[in-house]
Amino acid sequence: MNDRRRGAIAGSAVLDDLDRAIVEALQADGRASFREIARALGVAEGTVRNRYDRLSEAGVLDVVGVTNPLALGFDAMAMVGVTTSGRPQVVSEPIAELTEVSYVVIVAGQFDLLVEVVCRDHAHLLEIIEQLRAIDGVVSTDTFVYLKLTKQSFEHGRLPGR
Amino acid sequence: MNDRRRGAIAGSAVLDDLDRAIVEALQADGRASFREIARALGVAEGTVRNRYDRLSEAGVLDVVGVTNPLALGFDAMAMVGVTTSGRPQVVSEPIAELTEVSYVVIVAGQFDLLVEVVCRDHAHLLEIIEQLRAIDGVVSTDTFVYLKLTKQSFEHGRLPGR
DNA sequence: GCAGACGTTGCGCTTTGCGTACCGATACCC
DNA sequence: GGGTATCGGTACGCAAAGCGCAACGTCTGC
Repeated sequence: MNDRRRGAIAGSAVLDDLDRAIVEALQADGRASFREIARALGVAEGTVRNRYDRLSEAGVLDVVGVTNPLALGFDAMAMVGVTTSGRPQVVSEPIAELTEVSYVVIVAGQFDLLVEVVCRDHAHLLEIIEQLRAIDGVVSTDTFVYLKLTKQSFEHGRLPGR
Repeated sequence: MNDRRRGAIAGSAVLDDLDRAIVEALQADGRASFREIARALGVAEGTVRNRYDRLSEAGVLDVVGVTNPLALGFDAMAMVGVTTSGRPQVVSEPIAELTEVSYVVIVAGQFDLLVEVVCRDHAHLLEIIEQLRAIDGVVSTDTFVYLKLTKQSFEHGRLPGR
């Protein structure tokens, strides 16, 4: 179902200490060599590679190049709070299909969904918001235009045990 | 100022077509070899490597392992809308220093800052929100607890020219 | 026209990725 | 208990990739 090449969306997963250590190593440096990670963890390179392949295949981990879109000419990013009438999960599906949508979360609170959009300019942003509002089940939207991205981190401290 | 290893936060940057193509290639696959990218773009491997080093050094691009924290045992993620009294930029700085804070944006709208936090459990989340509210310049917070992460993408379509 | 700076290229040396075969542990069945 | 199928880790060899360096071309300023 999930398109590999699109972040890491796994339902849930059981990782042992070695998996966690590999994930943490790659969060710190996505291009670290398997041999280097293996040396640091005291296992064979093939083991790290096997684990990596499995985690990657399971959608738990994805190594990607990340940027600050605002610095690369996408001059109109925004977080859009969406209120839905039907089940948020269902409404989120067509939303997630839009190329300009980079992040979708089902949340509890004032909104039902938070949707991050990345657009070239304000005209483009307006167009995408109109597309969002036209989607079945979308009752209203609330837009927070990004002025400046201050922090973007993918390391979350020591991964919790299970 | 910026800690390398923490996403990509560049003020602004001028990228030519080759830079953009390299960034796009790495957004699609962060572990693609420089030689492979070079072949696809019709340049030498060393060129891709030089460009990559420069982009990386400039904080424009960062290759990292990304996960879905909710699937890895972080059971309490949230987006926190923060209203500030002073300059949002200034208030954002101590916020960005918290390990549990993974994302900080200055926005226009109902809030001044959007802050994403990644916590082990609800008790941990409560603790972090209290820390946020104790920060100088934070007037109020509004919390959206994550129920499910549906999409997480780092490809934003063709990068705009400059 | 010349000198300096800068980015690209080609080349060798070292290191890594990857396929494969081997080995030990665990579980299952008769 | 013995046999055996499965699974993950390890060792190894080869092709490929990363990396440092020297050489080359281009552009700029004097």
